[in-house]
Amino acid sequence: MPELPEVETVRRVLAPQLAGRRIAAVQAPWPGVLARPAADPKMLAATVAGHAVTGMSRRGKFLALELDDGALLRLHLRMTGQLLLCPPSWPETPYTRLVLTLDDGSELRFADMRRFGRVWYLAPGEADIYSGVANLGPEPFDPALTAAYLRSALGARRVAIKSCLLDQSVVAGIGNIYSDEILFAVRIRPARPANTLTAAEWRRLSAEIPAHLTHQIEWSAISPADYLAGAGQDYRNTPHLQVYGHAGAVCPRCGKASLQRTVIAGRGSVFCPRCQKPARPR
DNA sequence: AGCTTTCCCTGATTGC
DNA sequence: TGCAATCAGGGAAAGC
Repeated sequence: MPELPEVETVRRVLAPQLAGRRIAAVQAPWPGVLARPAADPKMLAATVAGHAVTGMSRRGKFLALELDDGALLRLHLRMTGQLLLCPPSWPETPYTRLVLTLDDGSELRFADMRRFGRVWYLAPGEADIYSGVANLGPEPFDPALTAAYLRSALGARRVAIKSCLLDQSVVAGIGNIYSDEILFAVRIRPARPANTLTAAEWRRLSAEIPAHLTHQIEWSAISPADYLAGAGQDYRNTPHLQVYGHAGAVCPRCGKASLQRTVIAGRGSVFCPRCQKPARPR
């Protein structure tokens, strides 16, 4: 379940490997991976063949291959997507949905067991009204992501603060795992209605979001050699998380309460009932 | 308009 | 042992 840190890690590994490579061929073992507007594998192949990759960018949890004519291949890994750069000798990868064969014979494979991931081709200059990237809020590292911004965007909302952090139009890139981790770090209970947060809590939250994700990106760092040797194959960031996946365990901060699991916004959520207190009644 | 629920998918896990 | 029900969740869409 890649979130921003994992997606950024993939980008950092692959960007230098792909830069300058020319696309020789395109195949889509599962054409459904291609979303509008270029939903036809043959048309896509004819369109991008011969073009070079000039760079790779990230926005929220989206990645994009930038081509030398200004076109973009935007992609989202969703739950189980993997982006693998494979030497020609590599055996077939299970669940391969899209393959870009490069001019050195290597293959960039988009594998995705559960078929949630998508790829969008965008012609040079074409506005991306399809993928949802246009609706993203600021990056976590954007200076615009201040306490004042969060409070003005969310301060009147009655939904759980966790739902707000998962809302990509508020902040781009946070998913279920890091929303729990961030809220644990700032000692705010995930179910707290956003309109009950104090000024100090908005400040803690706005500071923690970039700090936490930066830390996780650094923690996730993986060498290109390892990634290309197969670590990208089952690459999941399973760092030493504080709360996610640890329901029932003793809280790593207070050492007293046991971590509780609940469901918020349809997602499993873990928190410490002692460290993350509910809103004070007013 | 704001918020909740459903849906898409399939492997792992749980229950009978 | 075997099969069915349940769970996991990013994000769009439908429902309330």
